[in-house]
Amino acid sequence: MLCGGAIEVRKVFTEDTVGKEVTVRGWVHRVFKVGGKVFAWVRDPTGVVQVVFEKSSLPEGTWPQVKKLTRESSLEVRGVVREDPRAPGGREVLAKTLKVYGFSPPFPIRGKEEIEFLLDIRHLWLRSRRMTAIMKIKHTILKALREWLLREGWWEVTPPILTGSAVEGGATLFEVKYFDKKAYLSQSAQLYLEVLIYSLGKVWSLTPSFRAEKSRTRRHLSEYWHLEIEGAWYDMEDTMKVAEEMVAYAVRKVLEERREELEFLGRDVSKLEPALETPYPKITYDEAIERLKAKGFNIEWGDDLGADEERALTQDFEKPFFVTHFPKHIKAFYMKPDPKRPEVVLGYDLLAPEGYGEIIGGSQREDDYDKLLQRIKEEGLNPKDYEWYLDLRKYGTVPHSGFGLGVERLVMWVAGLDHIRDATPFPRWRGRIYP
RNA sequence: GCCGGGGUAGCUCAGCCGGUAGAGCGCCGGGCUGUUAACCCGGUGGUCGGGGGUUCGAGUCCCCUCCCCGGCGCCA
Repeated sequence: MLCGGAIEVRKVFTEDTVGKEVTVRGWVHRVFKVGGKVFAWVRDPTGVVQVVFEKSSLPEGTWPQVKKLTRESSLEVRGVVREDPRAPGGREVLAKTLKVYGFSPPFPIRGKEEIEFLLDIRHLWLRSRRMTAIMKIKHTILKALREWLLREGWWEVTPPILTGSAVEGGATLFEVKYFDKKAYLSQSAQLYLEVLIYSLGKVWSLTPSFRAEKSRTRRHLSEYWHLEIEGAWYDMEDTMKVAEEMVAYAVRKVLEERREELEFLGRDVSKLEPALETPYPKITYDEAIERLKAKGFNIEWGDDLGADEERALTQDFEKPFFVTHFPKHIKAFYMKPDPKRPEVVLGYDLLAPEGYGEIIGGSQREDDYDKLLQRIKEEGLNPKDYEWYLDLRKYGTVPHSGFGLGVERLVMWVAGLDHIRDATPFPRWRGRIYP
């Protein structure tokens, strides 16, 4: 029972309501006016039910309001549930009373609008069944990721969003005014998480991250939700295990709890099922290059993997897989070189299949003071900005590793979306900041 | 930043070799007692993204500019 004595629309169908009086509330999803009857499909967060209005069943004075009902008008109806094969879902509500909360002017979305228009009225588009399904899936993914981490004993911490310096390079930072100084919106909590492992051991955070890249791809947002973990005494392999177990758990939860939404989105769930099984395959960067050469790519050892290359690699796997041991020069300064092969780092990406590509990037961190300082200098960064970070290697350094997961990337793959913007209600990229 | 596509009615689009704009849907009015993207009849609807130029005349040709979409690089 909802507040005010109403029931969820779904319950009209799932509970023993036939012949009984119920109150439903929601928005008019569609309305048909036929002769002396009006059919309104009423939508709430749980479903859609057909409400039938007949003049003879309604109190004096209500009929003119019924005639004025429009799409997206909000209302409350008390009526009797009855079975009728002509009603969607086999049941409908014959209205006895109507309370209109707000009439709606003509709703601008009817189903064949262009993306540009839809993005401008995103605040209305979010009412669609498609966006609702995606947001429910995202909810379940976030819940599952949290559940897994809490169950495994990871501490949730709260790193800052306003930061004084870059994590990796300065070109992609959003600059903000900070009193009489400059500050930046965080693009990763990693450095702060590294601080916190010295007291808590295993930590994680879920925060927005910001990238000012002028990206124009279907896999980039300027603002996205970033799940990051960092563990003391975790080596690269240890965090890869965390990554695959956590992802597998999230996929399992979505398959258990969001079946209906996946179906509505047309997602082929058989493509997700292989991801339930861990461990995930692992290939080295060297092997990736070999595979790509065999596929006819013009690529040499030392080149970074581009979008086409990544997509081609995902064709070889039916579940997420790791690519490990990248050349040092294409990765961030904080990654620890492989002691056995100093030209590569102890870093990895987790790529989702079906062309989706990278959803996680992780590494073991450089834990030696001198080597880290040298890498900072090599990158042209100012060691002064990283003094506190370098201190971590001075005061009782410890081997440690971690990764960052792009929540919207994970949602995109699980839900089978063709653009990351739909994995978040109010996407920000390039110039888009409205609504 | 680079490459490609686009901006005409509220929406989706058409508009030829330059002659001051059309359709469908929506909306409004009327009709219809079971609609499922309802249907039928009538009506309504435009600074053709912005600026400049060529021309007797520009949605159409030329120049500049703004915005949007797709792709690349970068990344999660």
